[in-house]
Amino acid sequence: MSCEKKFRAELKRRGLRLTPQREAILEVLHHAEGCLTAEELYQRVRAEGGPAANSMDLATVYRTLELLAAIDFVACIDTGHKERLWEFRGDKAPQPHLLCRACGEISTLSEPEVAELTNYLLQHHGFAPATGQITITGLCRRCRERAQAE
Amino acid sequence: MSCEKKFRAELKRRGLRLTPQREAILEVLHHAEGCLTAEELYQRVRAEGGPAANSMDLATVYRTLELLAAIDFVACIDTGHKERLWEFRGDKAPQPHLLCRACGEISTLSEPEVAELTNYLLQHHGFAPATGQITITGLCRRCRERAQAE
DNA sequence: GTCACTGCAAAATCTTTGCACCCAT
DNA sequence: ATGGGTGCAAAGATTTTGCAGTGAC
Repeated sequence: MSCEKKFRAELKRRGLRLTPQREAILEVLHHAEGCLTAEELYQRVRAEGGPAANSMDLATVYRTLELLAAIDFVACIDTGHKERLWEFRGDKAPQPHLLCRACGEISTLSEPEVAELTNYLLQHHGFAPATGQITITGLCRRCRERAQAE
Repeated sequence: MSCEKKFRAELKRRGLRLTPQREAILEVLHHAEGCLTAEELYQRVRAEGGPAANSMDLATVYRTLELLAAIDFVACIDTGHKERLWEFRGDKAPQPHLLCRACGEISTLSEPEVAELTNYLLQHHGFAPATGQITITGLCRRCRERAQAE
């Protein structure tokens, strides 16, 4: 089932409506590479020129992102400073993000070790990690080596 | 070495100074149970009545928390909504936090499976997770069961 | 026809920053 | 005596909310 159809189905299941705004936002997220801020997303929808382009509002972007995150269509990456970043997930497996607190670089991680951990959490703690909502802060290789050199 | 001594040493190593404000903030964090917001921390320092109590400023709290997080004395938990939470770490092993996005409950996790994952990240990605800076968002057992029941 | 959703604008928060003075070293 | 640190106040920035009108179902 396509991403859009899934979205439509999920909305229906919840008694919610598919609006041009929601379509446009999902669309932009879907085709974006990497992470976007709410503001960037907003700008792109306006630039796109679709049906919702002219009336789109930032508040709507926030409301829609909240919705998309709740149903795990997008991942939210919290950098801890300034704004949050949003990323389309679709059917991808859970992909935690590695956020370097020195240079801000973000990379994704899709490896069996992660699945092991999330399974463990579910089995032993009954805790279901939101797929893709895991952010691990730390130092990337480059910054770590630079720090050690000093 | 006590926590305070370690703090003093770390500051010295970086050419920084140990002020009454920094002492007071570390003190409150040290004896707090669980997480505090910057505001709560600020209020407690004022209530404490120590040397720095009367002159303490919120801006100083933020600046100090930033410092403490940079040297891994405190963990920062980003709830993704509203304010950040801060928690004293001291010598505790890395303790990721499980944040329930439905009820907001936060629990800590100190188990071998976590160490395995962090080791894996270091070995395979050169990425050094900030000890205790990992936040895993998801649904706790209670909220998950409630969601399934619906 | 309903009621969810949106746009608009204003508000609310949390955080950050500039600057002059102060004090830890 | 140095220059890092603080208080104060103001600004910044992101995110949220109220409300009336609109349109998806």
